[in-house]
Amino acid sequence: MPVAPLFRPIDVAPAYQKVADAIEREIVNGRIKPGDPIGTEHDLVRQFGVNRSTIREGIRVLEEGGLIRRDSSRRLHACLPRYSKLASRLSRALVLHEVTFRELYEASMTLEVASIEGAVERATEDNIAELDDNLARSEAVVGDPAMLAECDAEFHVLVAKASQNRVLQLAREPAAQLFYPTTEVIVTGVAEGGPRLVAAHRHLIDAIRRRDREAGVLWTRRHLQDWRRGFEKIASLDRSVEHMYMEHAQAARRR
Amino acid sequence: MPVAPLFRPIDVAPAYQKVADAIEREIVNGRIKPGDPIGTEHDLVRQFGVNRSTIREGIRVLEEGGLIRRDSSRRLHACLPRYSKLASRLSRALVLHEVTFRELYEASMTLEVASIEGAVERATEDNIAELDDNLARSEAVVGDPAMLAECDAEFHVLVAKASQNRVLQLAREPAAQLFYPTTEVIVTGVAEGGPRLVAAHRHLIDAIRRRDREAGVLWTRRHLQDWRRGFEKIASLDRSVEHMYMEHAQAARRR
DNA sequence: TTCTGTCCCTTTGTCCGACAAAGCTAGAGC
DNA sequence: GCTCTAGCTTTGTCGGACAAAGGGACAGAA
Repeated sequence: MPVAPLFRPIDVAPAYQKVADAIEREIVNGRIKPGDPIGTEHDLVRQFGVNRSTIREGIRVLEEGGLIRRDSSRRLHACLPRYSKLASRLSRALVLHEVTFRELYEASMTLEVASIEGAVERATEDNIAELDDNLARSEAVVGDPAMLAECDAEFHVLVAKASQNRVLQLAREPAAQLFYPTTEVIVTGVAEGGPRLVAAHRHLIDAIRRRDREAGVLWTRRHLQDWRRGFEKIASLDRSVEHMYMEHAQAARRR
Repeated sequence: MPVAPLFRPIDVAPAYQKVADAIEREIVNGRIKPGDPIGTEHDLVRQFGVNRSTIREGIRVLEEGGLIRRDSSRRLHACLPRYSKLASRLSRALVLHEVTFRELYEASMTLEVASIEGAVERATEDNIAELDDNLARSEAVVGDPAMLAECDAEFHVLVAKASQNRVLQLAREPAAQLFYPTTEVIVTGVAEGGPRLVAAHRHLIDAIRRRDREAGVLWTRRHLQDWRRGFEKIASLDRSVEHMYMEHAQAARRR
């Protein structure tokens, strides 16, 4: 017969974890604001009363979580986690779970349509200017699949940004990061791919400017369906995404 | 005048980072499969030819990224990153970016509707059985806001799972984790909240079983609108989410 | 004046060696 | 066959050490 629960489990986290938790708490509840210095490792040694090795392990945890960074001079300071970095962890996880391009496509359809709807409704002049700038650059590199794919990825980030919804911005990022490397392959393989891509972007900006929701959704769907058709020429939608990811991961590491 | 960029920055990653990268590469490209042991720290010291402290810093990075874990006996092994753990990093980031409940609500509306559409289309018998089980437990705790909120969170995880789309599953998680703690507050504050919540779940399961997409979407919208109305009774949608998060983070830490 | 080279101090990245606590393993004893 | 105990291994932590690199101050050169 199990005894009645008299005691709660004791918190026996290792010291490095407690260090990380303590610093995280101060950042999340705002006592340490993004940009504030954390102090040197030696400072933390004094404050927490543990060895420097222990402090350093705790710092690694926070660094990987995106809560703190080292600036050019390697000093520690708190920072706002960057969506793209966090999303790359998720992308990696999706790869390990061997998600298929079909899943990626379906989710992206939902998320990109939601993005454009938000953008049509709430894009500012600045947002539109950024999109125009991106379009100009895309047109200049329409013959270079790698550069064009990069522009395309940035375009959709800008659309999401224009939606003024950061939750959406973050939610779409992991799928988009896995999409992106395939775009280059597709544009390379499909003759009309580049110009069609740029044309779709032009229509999307136009829809945002005219606050024309129908047109925005329509062209987003077409744009993604183009991607899908291009993809189906080179592989099955039920393929999982490992190989595409490996290239992308290498590129991210160079950044 | 700035000089033209002639050279690229040299890759001078510290040793602990290289250790982490090397192990990550082996896991992502599948040479180390989830569940495989990584070896002891001493093994890694021999293989990489660096000090144990350096190895340990690399291990912390991978651990935080969810790629490796220590089992009950603290031995290292590779593992599939868990969505809920990764998502909690994103939730934390959203809090730090001070997203509003309006953003959360909008994004969730999109993501939950997409989930139910997928579930209506592709839910298996097992998925429906899990949902039924969840409903039964929800009915049993309808008077206990904390337990009911927990059941509600699980219900929506199960719906997303039934959509058979893991990208969607992952994309909705961060927003859902921030939603969850508010549900308890709302159910506590609104007399009819509990029963309405359970009724909505019942209609949703019914829609999934009958493959009735319209009904699924309709009841998902109503369910979320209920949440919104409840929330607006206690706070403005334009509030950001810190305070709600703090409670949730503490609960997560106990887990 | 503005740039460059130098010296010094601080900080980080890495290494070495050490030890207690907790898990695992293999016999000893029943 | 089972339990128990004495090792051995592994992790978490500690203390101290040192080279490399950054920052700052300062002197000298163009």
